[in-house]
Amino acid sequence: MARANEEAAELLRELADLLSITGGDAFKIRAYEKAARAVAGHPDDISGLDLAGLRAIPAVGDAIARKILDYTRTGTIRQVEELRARIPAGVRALTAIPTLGPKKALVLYEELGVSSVDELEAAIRAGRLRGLKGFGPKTEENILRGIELMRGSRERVLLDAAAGVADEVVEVLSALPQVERCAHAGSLRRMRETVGDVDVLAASRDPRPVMEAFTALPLAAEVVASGEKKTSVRTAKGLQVDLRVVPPESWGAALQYFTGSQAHNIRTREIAVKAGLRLSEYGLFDAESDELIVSETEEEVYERLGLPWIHPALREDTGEIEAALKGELPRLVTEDDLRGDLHSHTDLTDGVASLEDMVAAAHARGLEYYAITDHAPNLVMQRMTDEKMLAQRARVAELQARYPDLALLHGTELNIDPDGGVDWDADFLSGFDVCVASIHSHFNLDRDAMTRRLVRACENPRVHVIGHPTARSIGRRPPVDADWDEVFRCAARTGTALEVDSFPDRLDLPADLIRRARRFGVKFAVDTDAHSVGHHRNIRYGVGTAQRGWLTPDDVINTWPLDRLRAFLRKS
DNA sequence: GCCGTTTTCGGCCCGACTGTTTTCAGTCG
Repeated sequence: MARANEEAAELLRELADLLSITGGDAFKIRAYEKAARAVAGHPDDISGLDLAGLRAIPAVGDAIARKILDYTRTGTIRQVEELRARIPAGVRALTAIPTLGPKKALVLYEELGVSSVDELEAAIRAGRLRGLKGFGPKTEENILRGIELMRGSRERVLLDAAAGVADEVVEVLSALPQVERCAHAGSLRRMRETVGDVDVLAASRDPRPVMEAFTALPLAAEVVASGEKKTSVRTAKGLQVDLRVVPPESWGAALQYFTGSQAHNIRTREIAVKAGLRLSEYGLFDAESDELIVSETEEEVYERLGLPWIHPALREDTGEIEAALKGELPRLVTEDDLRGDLHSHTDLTDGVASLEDMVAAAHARGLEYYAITDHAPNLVMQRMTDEKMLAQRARVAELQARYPDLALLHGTELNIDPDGGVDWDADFLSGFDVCVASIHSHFNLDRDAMTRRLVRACENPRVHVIGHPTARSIGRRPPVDADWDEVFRCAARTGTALEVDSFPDRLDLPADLIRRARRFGVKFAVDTDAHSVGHHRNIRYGVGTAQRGWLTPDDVINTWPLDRLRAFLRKS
């Protein structure tokens, strides 16, 4: 992804933050935030754009286009530098403390000279906030707690952790007699790769017992806020869970609203305003008469706004509104579309389940074909040998007789060495039905070397799928650095699929790169990379990531019938 | 600062909760 876009977007975000601290015009601040999102999500590298090209980006006008040019020429934006000189970076950092926003941060800086989180903590403990206007004892307490939470590296959690909490809450609340409907919303419903807060929505005419059941849940270690309509708790691990209770007739509008994203909601509400309507979590209303128009289902809400229903995975204001208005929304791939899985492991290498159990699990998923792809010898710790691999192939062939409706493919997951070569010679490789090739080491090559490495792997006629292409580990290891456009061009040209790995800490390719790669005509394989029977369930996260990348069934080779897949694997 | 088949000026999404405040500002999503 164009690094310049991300850097420019970050500078615009910083500009917005600094202006909000210095009390800048709120609409101007919003304009910068909006432009930052647009730049970050823009498909073209902004460093190659001139003034007119920049202005063609939605939400970027003349002033911001010039600021971006300032960045591409000098590496920074002059106004940002000027504001940095006035507002120390530590003051902006204060706003990262929950419950402490720009206004309070500025007061703390101007009145007490506080310009870092550490200084703030010391000031509170020294009693220096006493008597400061707007800062009562509760505020002090909340700030201290906020600092503690932040230091406890309370970060966004992985999808599976959030889904586990959400599933539990929804299950318990759904069983209450007062609850008519209950579901999770928020970034989890949108399948963002990490989740900051879990949002749960319930429809009920009698909210009080619902709120009480919620705060009484064993996972609710602490009640953060509680009201008639909204209650928030925090789990022992620090994950916040918000419950909103709405009247049943508001369900659709509420689900739409609480699913977000915020940027998407702003767009839908703008469309409402322009149509003389008002959209809130309670429904779509006539702005004049306040008369309720629709609210029961999301479909009705979108329809009345002149839009088709938009899949939650697309709701990021990165072009889905425009596509919807033009009737050009993609028909997104779903779990039901998947006929096969092309990446899995057994206890022959680092999997924990037997070949028989993994195949049985694939069969239980209703798959039509399933590839076993254990690790290859160059990942030395896996102790793979030619003999072991050939013996496994024989066992797969035997097992096939027991599964007439599940085609078993014998494959392997090769290691892409630093030069782009892989395990085994072409002759041995030709014995596999499918070869996934992945980076498992030497993550720090420079961009040119990494690009050459991936390109050479794609050019190998025996390599069908590049496994977890960026090799990132969310929260632990950054993606490798490569010229992804170059890699995508090569993958498309050579007929090499890129994997969407469903592991919650991988989700690799990430959605933004998927969307970009698709523009080059790249094909994808949405796989579990399962190392155990339970890992098969992770497929929903891979599918969610593919959906966030706007993939259709035709983009995904393992939705294809087996004969079409086999033709693709010939790479001719 | 952006944007416009009603506009080049005057709008810009909307509501809940908290805390400190006697009527509302700040924060959050």
